[in-house]
Amino acid sequence: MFKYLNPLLHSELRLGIMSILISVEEADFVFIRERTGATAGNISVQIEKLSEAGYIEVEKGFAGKRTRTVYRITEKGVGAFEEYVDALKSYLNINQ
Amino acid sequence: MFKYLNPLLHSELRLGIMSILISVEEADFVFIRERTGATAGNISVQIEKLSEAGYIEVEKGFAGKRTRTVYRITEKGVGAFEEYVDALKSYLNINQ
DNA sequence: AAATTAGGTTTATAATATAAACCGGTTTAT
DNA sequence: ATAAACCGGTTTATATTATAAACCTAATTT
Repeated sequence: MFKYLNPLLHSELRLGIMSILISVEEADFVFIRERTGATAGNISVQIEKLSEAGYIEVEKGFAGKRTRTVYRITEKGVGAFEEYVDALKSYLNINQ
Repeated sequence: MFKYLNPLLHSELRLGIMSILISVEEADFVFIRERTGATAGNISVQIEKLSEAGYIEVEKGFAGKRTRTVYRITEKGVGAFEEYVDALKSYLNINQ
């Protein structure tokens, strides 16, 4: 009847982060912060969870002298996202 | 960019309850319990929240000698649900 | 009449989200 | 050249939330 809603994705901020990363080759921390409007601490925590789950990969580097961390969604992350969207549709009345 | 996800609806069980109630004239407790597979305590708590918010109405009565409580979604509940679905679409890549 | 079941509600606990406080380094102003 | 402010984060404390266990009252079954 109702499909299981992956709790890792069923979170406003984590879903927002995944939504950004699925539509873009890669994104850095600042980009994510600006797009989501969330606080840095919150983003940091949620990104860690997505990373632990293997949904995104994290690459720490530099832009000039400053640190810059970029994030990319993984295959596993894409799969999980798609599955989540599919599960959601069992709750909404979206056709298909 | 991303729309606000009403936290009252962004909950697996409450969303399931609302999803049931939006597609049916009314439903009783047992029906909701069976359809969602959730425990009675959890359902009771979540229904109370939806009721407090004015999203559903509760009618306690009897079926023969046994108690039977039925639930109906309100206009306000329908509106909130639709708005929630719309907000969700800003996160997913559902066309329209 | 004791035990079980039904339909819930209340309460305790575990999990979660979120912001505040912090940290190492860099840039800017004095 | 030193202090102050800023940048990109991380850690940690707190508040909120979800969830199941325990419970209650009445009805049914044994």
